[in-house]
Amino acid sequence: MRHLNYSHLQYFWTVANEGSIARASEVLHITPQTISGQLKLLDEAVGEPLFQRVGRGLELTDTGSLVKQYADDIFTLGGELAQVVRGRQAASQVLNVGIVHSIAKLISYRVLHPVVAADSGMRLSCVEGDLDELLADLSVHRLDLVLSDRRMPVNTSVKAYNHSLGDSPIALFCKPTAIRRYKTDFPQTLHGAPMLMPGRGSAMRRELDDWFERMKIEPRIVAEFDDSALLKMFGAGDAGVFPAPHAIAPEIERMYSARVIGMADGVRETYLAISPERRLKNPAVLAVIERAREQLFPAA
DNA sequence: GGTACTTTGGTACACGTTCG
DNA sequence: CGAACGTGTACCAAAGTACC
Repeated sequence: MRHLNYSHLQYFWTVANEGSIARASEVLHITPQTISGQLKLLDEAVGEPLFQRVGRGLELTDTGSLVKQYADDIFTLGGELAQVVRGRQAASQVLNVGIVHSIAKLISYRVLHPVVAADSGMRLSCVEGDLDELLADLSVHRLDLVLSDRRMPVNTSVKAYNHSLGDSPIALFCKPTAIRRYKTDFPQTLHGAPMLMPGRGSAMRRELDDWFERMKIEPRIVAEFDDSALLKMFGAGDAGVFPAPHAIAPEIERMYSARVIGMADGVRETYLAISPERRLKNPAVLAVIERAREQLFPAA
């Protein structure tokens, strides 16, 4: 491919966003002829047409769609560059974080609370969702970082990296009134016990299913939850035994009036921060990743 | 055929580089 | 330092294309 310049790409990007050269010319305050000419030069630089005429308008070709994805990245970076050059503290003052539903809120809190420390100057914006949804948002820059309990799928097209934050063994909890019933011959006492389980998409669920199978225990699953907070609320309501990371056991015992019955030996929940490499240049993202382990396990 | 839009050809200007 | 030259970008006018 021959060289291309920022102006060619900006005209292309505006036309792609506006849907026609005429509307792009109004946005850019440049005559349509000029834009048309520059698009032709960009076609030549790329070696393939980027638009195809459909009626009176233009539609992106497959190559055009690919170039548009790169242009999105380039102009997002361009905006960040302008901010950095203007002397901002960070490329973005808002840290947009996606959190997988199944991660305990207390874990998320431990990882993220340094971001909103009094002197950080950052504003935190959190959304929850499925990993696939969050990775899609990450790919179009709506998110800077995703907190997940499992690695990115191997076949995903998202250009990002898994950063290990640490892990925690999994404990099983119940109401204090039921602790004697389950504690004595744990874990065999869980056989037939009412159990609240994470949703089938979560990593903890798969680990627990394997553990029950190894222990030859068949609990009576009374409910499944994608949302970890809702699972604990049902546990607090004495709906059944529930699993949670042992790293936050004191908080769970205090907030949900629950007690640890015992550990699910060998079952661990892993925590990962998923982020594009260039986002690591954002000090807030870097701080989250670098400080996560001490925040997750302060006693360790 | 009128309208809206894109494409093509010609031309002008600004800017950077080269050379005397 | 200034002229000559090349390159990139802008404009206008006119032609081509598609829709209503």
